[in-house]
Amino acid sequence: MTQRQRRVRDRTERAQRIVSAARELAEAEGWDAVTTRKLAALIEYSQPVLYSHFPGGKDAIMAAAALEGFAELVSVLGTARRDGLAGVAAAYVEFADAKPALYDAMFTLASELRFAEDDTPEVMKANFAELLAVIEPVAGTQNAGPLTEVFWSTLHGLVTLDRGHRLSPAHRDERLALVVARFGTRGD
Amino acid sequence: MTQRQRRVRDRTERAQRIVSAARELAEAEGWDAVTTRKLAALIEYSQPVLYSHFPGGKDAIMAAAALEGFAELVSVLGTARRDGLAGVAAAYVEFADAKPALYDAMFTLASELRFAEDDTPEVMKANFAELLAVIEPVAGTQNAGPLTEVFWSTLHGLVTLDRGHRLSPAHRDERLALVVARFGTRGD
DNA sequence: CAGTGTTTTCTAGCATCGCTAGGATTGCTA
DNA sequence: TAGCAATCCTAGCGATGCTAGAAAACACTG
Repeated sequence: MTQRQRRVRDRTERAQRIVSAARELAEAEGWDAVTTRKLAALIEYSQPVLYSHFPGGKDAIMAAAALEGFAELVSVLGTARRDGLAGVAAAYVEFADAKPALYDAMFTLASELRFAEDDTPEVMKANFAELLAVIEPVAGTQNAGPLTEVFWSTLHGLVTLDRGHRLSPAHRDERLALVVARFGTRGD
Repeated sequence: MTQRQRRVRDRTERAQRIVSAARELAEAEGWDAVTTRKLAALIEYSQPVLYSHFPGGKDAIMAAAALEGFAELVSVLGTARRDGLAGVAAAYVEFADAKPALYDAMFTLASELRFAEDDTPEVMKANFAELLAVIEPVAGTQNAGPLTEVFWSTLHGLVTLDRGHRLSPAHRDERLALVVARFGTRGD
């Protein structure tokens, strides 16, 4: 039965190549430039092969990329946690800045994936847990969960508004410092 | 020359009908459902007429809708200012909640419009000014401009993450209260 | 080894999208 | 009324996501 095993291994490898190709292309030219035809050409197969791996089509491929992104982000935040809330905040925006297309797939697009529900992937909950870990010490009498959501919203808002050229480029660092000033101390 | 006047008036009226139809359709079925063919059918003209009004095509129509949204938002925030920072924050998320497609056009889509640049429309600056007005009293030694950007990012993040089902629906009000708690007092 | 059946893959095509060229129609002017 | 100018529509282009059905490759059995 090693033949079976090899075949499934080949399949998973090819699925991975699809997602990787999608990510590279999206990061280079944006998700609009990621078409099923280009992806098929990149992996050197025909279009229908994509749908045999991802029946949901392009959306499913983006969702798969988003899941990879969540795994990478949780790793980044885990490392940054030793630098406290300031470190986590900086690491978050740095991640979004380094991989903008991936960040879009994770949060702006990919409406399939849902938070705070039964079928929420563990890796997405893990991201929230990382943020919660640095918020809890400064929550005081405030509810740590909702406060983490607000903190997260601030970071997410900074990222997305900055990307849309809505914020002054000169004050990027100052904004991060203000986030720390407003969230980094106990609020009672 | 009243004929000329009537003709230009008819043209502006028709342009308005295009934008209104786009907004209604987007609010009902999302911007993906807003196609040039449907818009043409709604205003009872053919497709090319749309391009005579908006050479930029669909993007330009969305930008026009976004500009209307900015005007409406600045009005909403102006009214809410008497209720201070808490009132403005609540009014902001309420606006985004009541007109989600319009909000998307204003901030998520419509990359044509840029903030903090020379050609930024006045109505967009006015929105920032409204937020600045309620932040200035609580800025303390902090820079009011960047602090307003952070405050704004928080509101924007709350809106967008909530829309993507990323936040717990049960804590909506509590999150707003926490925003007020973190931004509503002087930070030195 | 030949033949059969299953699985995998590709070719070809559908419906729809944004957008536009060129002709037809309309309305104004002289 | 003839000619001109502005306006509008028909028809079509290229590209999109996606899929049905034929073709090829593979695995297994007698």
